[in-house]
Amino acid sequence: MRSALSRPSLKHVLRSCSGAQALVQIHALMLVTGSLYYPHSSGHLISAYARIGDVAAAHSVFRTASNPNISTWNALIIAHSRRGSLDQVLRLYRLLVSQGRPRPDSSTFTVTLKACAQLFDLRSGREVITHASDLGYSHDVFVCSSVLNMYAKCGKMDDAMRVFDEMPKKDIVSWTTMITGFVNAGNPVEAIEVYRKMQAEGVEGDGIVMVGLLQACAAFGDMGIGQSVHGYMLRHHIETDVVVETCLVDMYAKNGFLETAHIVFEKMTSKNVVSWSALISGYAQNGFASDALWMLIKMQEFGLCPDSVALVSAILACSHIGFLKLGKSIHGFIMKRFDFDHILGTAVIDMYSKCGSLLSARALFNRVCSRDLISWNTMIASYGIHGHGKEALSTFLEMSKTEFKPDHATFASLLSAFSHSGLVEEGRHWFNLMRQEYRIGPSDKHYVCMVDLLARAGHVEEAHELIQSMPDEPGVAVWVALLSGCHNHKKLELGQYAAGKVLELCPDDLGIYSLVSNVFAVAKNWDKVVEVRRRMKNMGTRKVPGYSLVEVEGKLHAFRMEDRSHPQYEKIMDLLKRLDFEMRKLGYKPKTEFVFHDLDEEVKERMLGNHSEKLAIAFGLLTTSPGTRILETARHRSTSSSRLQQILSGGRSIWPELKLEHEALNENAEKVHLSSSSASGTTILTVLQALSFLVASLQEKKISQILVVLFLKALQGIPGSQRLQIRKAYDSPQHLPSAHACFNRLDLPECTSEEQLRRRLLLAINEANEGFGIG
DNA sequence: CTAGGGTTAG
Repeated sequence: MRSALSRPSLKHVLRSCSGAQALVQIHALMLVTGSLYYPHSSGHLISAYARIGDVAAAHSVFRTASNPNISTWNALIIAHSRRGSLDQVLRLYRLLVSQGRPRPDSSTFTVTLKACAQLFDLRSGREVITHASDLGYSHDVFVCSSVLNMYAKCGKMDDAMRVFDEMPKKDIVSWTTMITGFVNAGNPVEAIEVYRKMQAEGVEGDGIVMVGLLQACAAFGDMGIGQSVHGYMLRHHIETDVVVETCLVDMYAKNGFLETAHIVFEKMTSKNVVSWSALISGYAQNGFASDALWMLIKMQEFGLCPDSVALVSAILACSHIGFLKLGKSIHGFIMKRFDFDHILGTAVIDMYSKCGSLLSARALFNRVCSRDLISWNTMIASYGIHGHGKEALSTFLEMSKTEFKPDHATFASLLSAFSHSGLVEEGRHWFNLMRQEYRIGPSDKHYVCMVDLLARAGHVEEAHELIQSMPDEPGVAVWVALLSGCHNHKKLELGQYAAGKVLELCPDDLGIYSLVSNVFAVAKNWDKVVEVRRRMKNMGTRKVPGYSLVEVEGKLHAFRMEDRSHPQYEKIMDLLKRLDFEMRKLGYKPKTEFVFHDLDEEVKERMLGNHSEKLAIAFGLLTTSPGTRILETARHRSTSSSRLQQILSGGRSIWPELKLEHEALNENAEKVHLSSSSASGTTILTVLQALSFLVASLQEKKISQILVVLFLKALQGIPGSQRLQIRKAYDSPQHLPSAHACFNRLDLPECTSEEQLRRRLLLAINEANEGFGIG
């Protein structure tokens, strides 16, 4: 018996012990035979107790050890480290140090440093480092790697680099630590640089190095390097596992190479929730909402249940296409199955806001207890999107009373809220405060907001001066903001200048070109108009056709331009033709009609049908009752039109098991959502809300002439800078700044006269310069 | 030393 428990095999016996009962028996035997008092025995016993999760027993073994040696100490410290009791690790380490014996060894320092890293406790970390080097461990490769890791986790890459350079011998772990350290510090270039040095020293990378390297490539955004790393891995037969392969999928997906990501994903030998999520989030983040949702379905068919990370991507997809119904279902699902962490909460708040339900967003914001800076930013942005500048500001002030300090995104949201609400003075004020008090240097985004704010309010010269004061070369968005303001306020000279700047920068967006074209058209600069139209045509043939989606009663319907496949296509075209006819009877002439010379019936039908938003809106109007709000949401892309149709209008419930939760939530404020891949913006939101409520509040026949005017105006494909004009149309006072306000305005008694409305609307339309038939 | 998630414009 005694020989069976002699030291060489004791470790193995204890290790094979999986049950508490067996362990207690061996413990007793060790006490009786006295083998517990052999040098390493109590350490092994402590480890064994720790392995079955009995830390109390581990502690009692430790207490009974008369003179615990360092391996006994280490066993207990490691036990705490394993179960995440990091404070205990530090407590024991300090106790050990204060006693002055036994002498800590390499393992002691490694484990303690790891705890410091996990606690981001730089002070204790430095304490440990000093002690370790006093005891002569400053060249120990294990200790050094832990030091590197500790510095890296605490964001001290400078210190890590210094230690790393002084290491006489570097192993694969220390190289890896430096690479992942730089990646997590947001410095992929340095990470790649370290890898190059490692190669130069003849060290062959393994899978774990590749994980860091692939993350660096993903963050760096250069797929040339990424692909060469992938190729290297294949050529050198580097062993990959599910983690490495997931990194590959993620790298391709994050950078928009979704076909490649999908191929790599398909070839994976084993897939888990993380691998699926990498692909799903790739689709969602790149605007392929239906593909993201499709993969979510596939993942469930595969037998995996989505976790909170996968759901965040699904929520993101819902906000992109305005799929409120599914978004709400997922919200219900989360409430039942998960705790709301702050990321999940923020995603759902944002979803409600983007899907038009500001009240739900705020209600959830109030309920979610774990808020962070991004949650606050999201809430401020939500008010901004809905044109509630004052509320955005009061939310900002509310946030100022908390521990969170506003960052660049906070100010971007705040400034855009002012811009959407016409709060020019506030905009100027806070833009200055941002620079002077908060010491935040304005970025391109902030300039876009400010230029938009000023130009929208007619201060185009001031906006231009602001652009000229920019430290860096302004991006397209800045010029587009100026252009849009000039267009609205008929500032033709500056407008054409801005248009020229936009053309120089070659944006990849048809909607912007239509705005450019309109500005030249108003200025009667026909050569330019022809040139821009030509460029648009070239783009149009290269690009995948856009989609518009409309959600009716929780089901999404997809339309492509000139798409005749919809069962109700005839009815839709009838409505569009009728509207077009009524519109012209009112004296409406699109100003850029010269582009389409012969308006025979067939051409007209094409013009009406080649705008996917028109088809979607007409369908929405045909299938919903008057007074239904139609909301426009963000753009949508899809890798496959058949997939889109399958998901969106196949009559198939995307998530059957969620049905009950959805009904439990039952919030029936909105019915119809429109989303579109083309660039027309908030005009549609504004006008369609107006349209739908006009029908209700005037108790009209299905469609009146005014509605026709409004409707066609809604379909002009003008970028979303028309709010001011719409506002003018309702002759609303300055304190009604937003689309939302405009929409509310329609309920006011003075607007109940159809004649009054008609005059105002015609005025607005004559002032506007529409483009026509932009797909 | 190892993978996936939320905010910022028109």
